[in-house]
Amino acid sequence: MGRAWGSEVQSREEKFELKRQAVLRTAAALFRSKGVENTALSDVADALNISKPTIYYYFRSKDDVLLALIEEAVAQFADAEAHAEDYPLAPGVSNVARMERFLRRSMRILFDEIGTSFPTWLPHLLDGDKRAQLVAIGKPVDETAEKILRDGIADGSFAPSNVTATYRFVIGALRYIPVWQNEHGFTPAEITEEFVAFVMRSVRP
Amino acid sequence: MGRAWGSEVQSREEKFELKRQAVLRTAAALFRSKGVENTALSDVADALNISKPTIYYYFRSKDDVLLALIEEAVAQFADAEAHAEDYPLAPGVSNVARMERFLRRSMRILFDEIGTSFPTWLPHLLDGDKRAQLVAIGKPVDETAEKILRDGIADGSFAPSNVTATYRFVIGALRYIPVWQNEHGFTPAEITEEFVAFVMRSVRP
Amino acid sequence: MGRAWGSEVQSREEKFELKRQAVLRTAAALFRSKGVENTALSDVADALNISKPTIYYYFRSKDDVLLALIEEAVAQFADAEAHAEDYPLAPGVSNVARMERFLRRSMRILFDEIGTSFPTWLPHLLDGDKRAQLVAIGKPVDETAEKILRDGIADGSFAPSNVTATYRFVIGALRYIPVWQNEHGFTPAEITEEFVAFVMRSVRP
Amino acid sequence: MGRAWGSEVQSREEKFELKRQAVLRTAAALFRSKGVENTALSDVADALNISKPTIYYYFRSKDDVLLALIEEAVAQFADAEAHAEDYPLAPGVSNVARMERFLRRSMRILFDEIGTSFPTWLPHLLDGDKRAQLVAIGKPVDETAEKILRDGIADGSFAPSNVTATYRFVIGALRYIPVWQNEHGFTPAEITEEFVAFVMRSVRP
DNA sequence: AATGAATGAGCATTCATTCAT
DNA sequence: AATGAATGAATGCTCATTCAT
Repeated sequence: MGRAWGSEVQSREEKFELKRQAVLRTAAALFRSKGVENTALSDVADALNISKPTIYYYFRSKDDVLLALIEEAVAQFADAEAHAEDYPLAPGVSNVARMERFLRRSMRILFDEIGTSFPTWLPHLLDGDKRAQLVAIGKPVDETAEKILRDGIADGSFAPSNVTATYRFVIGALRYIPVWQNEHGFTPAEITEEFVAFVMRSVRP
Repeated sequence: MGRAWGSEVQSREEKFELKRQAVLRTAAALFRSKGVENTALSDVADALNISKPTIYYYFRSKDDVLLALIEEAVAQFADAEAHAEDYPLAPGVSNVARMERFLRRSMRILFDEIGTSFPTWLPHLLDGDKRAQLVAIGKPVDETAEKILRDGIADGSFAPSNVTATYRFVIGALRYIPVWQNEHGFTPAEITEEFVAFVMRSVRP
Repeated sequence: MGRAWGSEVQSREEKFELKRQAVLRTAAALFRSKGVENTALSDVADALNISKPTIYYYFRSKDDVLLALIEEAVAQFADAEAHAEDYPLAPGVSNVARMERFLRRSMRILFDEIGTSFPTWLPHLLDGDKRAQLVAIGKPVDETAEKILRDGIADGSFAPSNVTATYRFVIGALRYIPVWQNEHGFTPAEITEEFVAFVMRSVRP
Repeated sequence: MGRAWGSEVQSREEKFELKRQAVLRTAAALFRSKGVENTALSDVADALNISKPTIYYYFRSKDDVLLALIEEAVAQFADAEAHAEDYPLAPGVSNVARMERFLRRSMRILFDEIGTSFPTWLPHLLDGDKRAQLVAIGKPVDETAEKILRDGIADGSFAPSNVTATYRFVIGALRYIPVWQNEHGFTPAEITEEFVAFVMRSVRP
């Protein structure tokens, strides 16, 4: 139907979304370096040169920012178009390759602005309501990984193990990476290779 | 020389140490379930039915409680006498067995009152001074593990890998366990077996 | 260019400044009657029927309130327009008259809301950083007085003396006035005359 | 009647008094350098290597320490035997000389351990009860000075002035000396001479 | 004569959140 | 769409004082 001014001028919705994303990315960066509880919304506002209440125009609460962060990360994970080369559920891909894709895709998001905030929030600390939301949001990722593991065990590509536990071990190792990465001067690529090798060695029979 | 009243009646020092331990264990339990930053010292005091300033009689600050927690865990780890069956550095033990001992010993401490607080503090969030202390306290554990890995790779028991990264992956997986353990109803023993298997599969050639 | 609504309706900045001043004056009054360390910011808030955090909207910290108090007093002292009749550095005024002006101007400020808090803070108690700020703020006043004394001694209007010491004696006598003033029922005008006479007798040859 | 052990061994009372004095002098030194309200009794105890409650064996309260400090200073002032050369009320001394003696004696005490704490407490900050005690304790000194001034004015040695105000100016100047003394590197002797000259010039007709 | 242990009361400061504009 | 102003609720920490021993 055409847009007034053409595509040069952003629509209200686009600008809104852009600003929302800016808050999100800034919050993630601060969460990463100071921790969620040690980051005040005023820190986020200051970093963006906006006022504190403005954040409330884009998010209902601080918890809401956190949840949105995770939603965003999961959306990136689930987007089959973007970075199709590591989309795990592409057809015609072996379970071994799927697992590798899962790991690489997770690492890519982890090293992203948004992903670096992962270590600083812990699902079990959220109160019941928020935790349920969180679990629901993360479910596609969890299910993808557990399915790959299950299928791989079934077809003999993987060593038998308790899938739930194995998946949590992997997630734990992954989530902890931003904590020590800087300290030891690894590049994302180096860590990715080490991590993939580490997990795949364990998972293979 | 014998003590008046025998060993039934505790000395002042014993009572002091007992109370200090009580604060420590209570703090750890609360840290575990609410997170370090969401646990006020008044929560700890309330749980013990003592007043808030009393905690300051046993610890200089909240940070000090945290550091003491880690010190205690490291001390348990380094105690060769206690649980000698999983003391990693016992003489005449192969590197494979040492690694297993390291994992089992770490798990035992992790499931302890004190260990369950691990996921809730993140080294990279502490300020320079405290972080240095923390690193110094944890050094014996880190060095033990990295030495075992290095030796095992050298003698062919383990697959070659970047030792630092591998160790951090293991620690990450470990530290994350209390977060999901309850949710999935695993017993400590079950998780321990799964975890040892998971890591050993990855580490062996 | 004129302001909407004329001068009746205050602008945001004016209201801000007015409220800041209210905090300052209230704090000064409380400092005077209870001492700086015995006055809690909540006392100030209560006296103004505002909440404690509101004070933090106008000042960064309690120390900041103190410093602002002194800045304000010095600003009053240095304002050549206001009360021009006792501005010490006006041209064509003899050193004797300048000294008298200095004393009268100081007394006027001392009897003001803000000045009465003087006795309750002691420069030598502030830590290095704040003390440096304090000294810097007060410098114009100190230099004015010492210059007048020096010039007066040079031109024979004043008896020779160590200028630094003499000035400190005067300041000490001055600062102590609010401590005993009420107790002895003197009016500001009476004390001013006595004080000017006391100092001028000492200073003249 | 003779004392057991002769005079070598101190009696209980002597030891008590000695320790009490130690607390007093230590408190005064700390009050001077950190201010009364910023000095905790635990600071005093630490400096003496004793425990906090021990102070309560020698003094009823912190206020009591303060009052004792002043009592001690007044006692030194009123002691006709000690430093008889500047005892103001010695017979056959002119009012001019008496005033000088008063000033020198006050300065001597001010530079003493106990006297240096003067600037840090302000009579008007004490609550009614304590203030009354304080005034009562200081009365001999006040009366001595005011009598000398009155007599001197009566016999023409001094210029007429309001005796109360003049005396307070002198005290204010005096009390402020420890605040700036160190900063400007004056020796006690130098300040004493400047101060006596400053006051005597003002007081003489 | 001295102290270990304990505590009530208080205090500066922070922060998520609200609301009128 | 954005913000200035305001606040309730915490929170870490300090300290004078007490008391049993």
